Amino acid sequence: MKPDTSPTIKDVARVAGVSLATVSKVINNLPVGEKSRVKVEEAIKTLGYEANTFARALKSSKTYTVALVLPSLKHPFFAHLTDELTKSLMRRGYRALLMITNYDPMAEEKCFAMVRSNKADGAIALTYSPDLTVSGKMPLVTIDRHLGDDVPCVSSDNYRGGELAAKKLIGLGCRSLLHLRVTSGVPGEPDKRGAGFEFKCAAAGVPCRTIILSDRESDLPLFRFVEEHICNGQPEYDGIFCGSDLLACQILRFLHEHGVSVPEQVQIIGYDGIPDRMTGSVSCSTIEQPIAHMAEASVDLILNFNNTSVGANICLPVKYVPGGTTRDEPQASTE
Amino acid sequence: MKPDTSPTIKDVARVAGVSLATVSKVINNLPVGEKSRVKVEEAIKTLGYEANTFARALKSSKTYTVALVLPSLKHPFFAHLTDELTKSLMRRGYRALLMITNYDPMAEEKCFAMVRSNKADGAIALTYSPDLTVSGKMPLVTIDRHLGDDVPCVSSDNYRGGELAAKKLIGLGCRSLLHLRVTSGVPGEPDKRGAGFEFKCAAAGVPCRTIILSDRESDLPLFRFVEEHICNGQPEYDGIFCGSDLLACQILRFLHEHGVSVPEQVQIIGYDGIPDRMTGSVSCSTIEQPIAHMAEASVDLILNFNNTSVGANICLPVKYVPGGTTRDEPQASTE
DNA sequence: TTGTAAGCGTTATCAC
DNA sequence: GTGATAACGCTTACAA
Repeated sequence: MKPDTSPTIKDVARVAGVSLATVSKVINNLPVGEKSRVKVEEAIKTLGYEANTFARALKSSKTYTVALVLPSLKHPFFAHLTDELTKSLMRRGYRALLMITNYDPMAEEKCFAMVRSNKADGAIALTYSPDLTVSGKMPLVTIDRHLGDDVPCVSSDNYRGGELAAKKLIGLGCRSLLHLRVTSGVPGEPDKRGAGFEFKCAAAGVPCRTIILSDRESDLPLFRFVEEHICNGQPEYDGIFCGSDLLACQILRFLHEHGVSVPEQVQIIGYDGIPDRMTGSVSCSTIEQPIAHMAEASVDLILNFNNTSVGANICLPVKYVPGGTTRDEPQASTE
Repeated sequence: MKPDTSPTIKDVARVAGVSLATVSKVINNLPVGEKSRVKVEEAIKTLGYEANTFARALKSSKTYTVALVLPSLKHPFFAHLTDELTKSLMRRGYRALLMITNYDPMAEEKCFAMVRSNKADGAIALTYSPDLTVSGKMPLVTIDRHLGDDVPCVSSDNYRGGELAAKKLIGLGCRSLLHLRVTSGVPGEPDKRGAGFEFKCAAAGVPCRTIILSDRESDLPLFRFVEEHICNGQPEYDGIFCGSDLLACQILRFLHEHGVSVPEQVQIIGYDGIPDRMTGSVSCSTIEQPIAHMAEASVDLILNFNNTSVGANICLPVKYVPGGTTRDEPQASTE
């Protein structure tokens, strides 16, 4: 007679008049006589029984928990990704254990240690550790970072994204391009955007310059550069490809404030394509990452870790979306 | 001899040459002989032992897990809040179980059911359920929503925030104010901003109009309104208080595109005060919510649920931060 | 088909 | 101070 504690499999068995094993079988969809099944299901409903995740995990080493390891939730891309990952996990009856590492390799190491000692079924990580030791065959899927041939990696098609941006800008009349990007200092899949961008520029014979800023650095030098080369008199660059929509919007606003009109004088394309919460459309012309799709793919990989061909690198298609900062139609809609 | 499974308390006991009980005592900081303690600690280090959360939770009903129940991570305020909550929990050795409800009351109900059947030590929730049944004495802390006298609620000082915004705008010369806000239809603490804003306006004899948009609604009517009343000829309103920085930035950009100069013709103040990731400063003049402080307070409340005077409503101070969309100094710095 | 019983890794209550 | 030992709620051979 435990008064205020939640009902256990034992209570269900007692109420249904069957044994523990039978209840367990019903719960786990194992073959059970029709009569017992009904009785057990009724008892479960009556008592409001819910399986204790911890007991189950202890016995079967199935935790129904996946760790989500991210550096921060302060960048919209990370936030949206986490949103989709969590929903995807919940849809499949899994729980999301969120861990924020704050770009700290030590913290990342700790998270993985926790996963490794079977406190989670696996981890989906967006890591910035320069030299991460991926020990053992712990189920791990990375996003935007290829860690080794035995660790599947999911990313958007960054190279193609870079190409697409260059192609669009050039097609829309740009004759001098700038590629602006913030990096963490740690190599990752997004680096490929630059390659794709430059390749297309070279192929079209359009000059292009790349500026990479460090993550921690102040943006002052960047804005100074933009001021000098774009804002005074005749802009030196008439097309800018930015590493994120966030950056694109900043540049956009900066140009506005300096009287440079977008997209008339300068056209801008960002990266990410996160729709604005209110308008439902993007806040600038952009290369859209299939975030929901990436989340789904990551969860698929983690949950079928052993069945799947491990080492698969999943590279999902990106899409160009006009958003008012380029001289094409803002939307592909009927308008 | 379990080869690839992580070491247990049993392994530690064997290596250290003591009993299970002794190891447990060392782990839990219970009185133990100096010699044993040292031996056990060495064994733990050698084996890389880490306590199994699940076994511990099963036995002691302490899960060291707090559920974070949020409608979405797609709004920067929610994302930043989750970021801070998670970090605060991790700092104290707790784990964050993230649940995204997508504004769905059924999903919220499910999350709470899970917490109730002791799968977590408590929940911190930002809920939009119109009629949430807070059953039992499950440790629950809400954010921005007062659910009942037995549920502690943490929020920023919304009323004061509204007052502050009005006071600033009026002090900076505005003579006709507009309050723009998006609501979910569910009453909550943020509603108080309007009251504070209107109170100050009335006190100063400055006319003010409030427009509240539904969450799901398209923003079209809003922009149409802004276009009609602000963008053509002499703006009818020369000061706008927005429900979030996101909204403020949209309005800002919309005005820019219509040739209305900010802050010269119209001044704007947002709400949230989330610093831009790159610049480290806010993207518009704003009322800053103490997000980290709110997270810390929520975690404090949850972890000391029974010790604390339950029902406490914690209302944390907000701050006005100039950010370029008002006619005052953009920063309080030395510059 | 169903029930019995062992054990997952801990903690806690006892004797020693 | 230390060490057996019985739970915690569940899964899973194995027995009936």
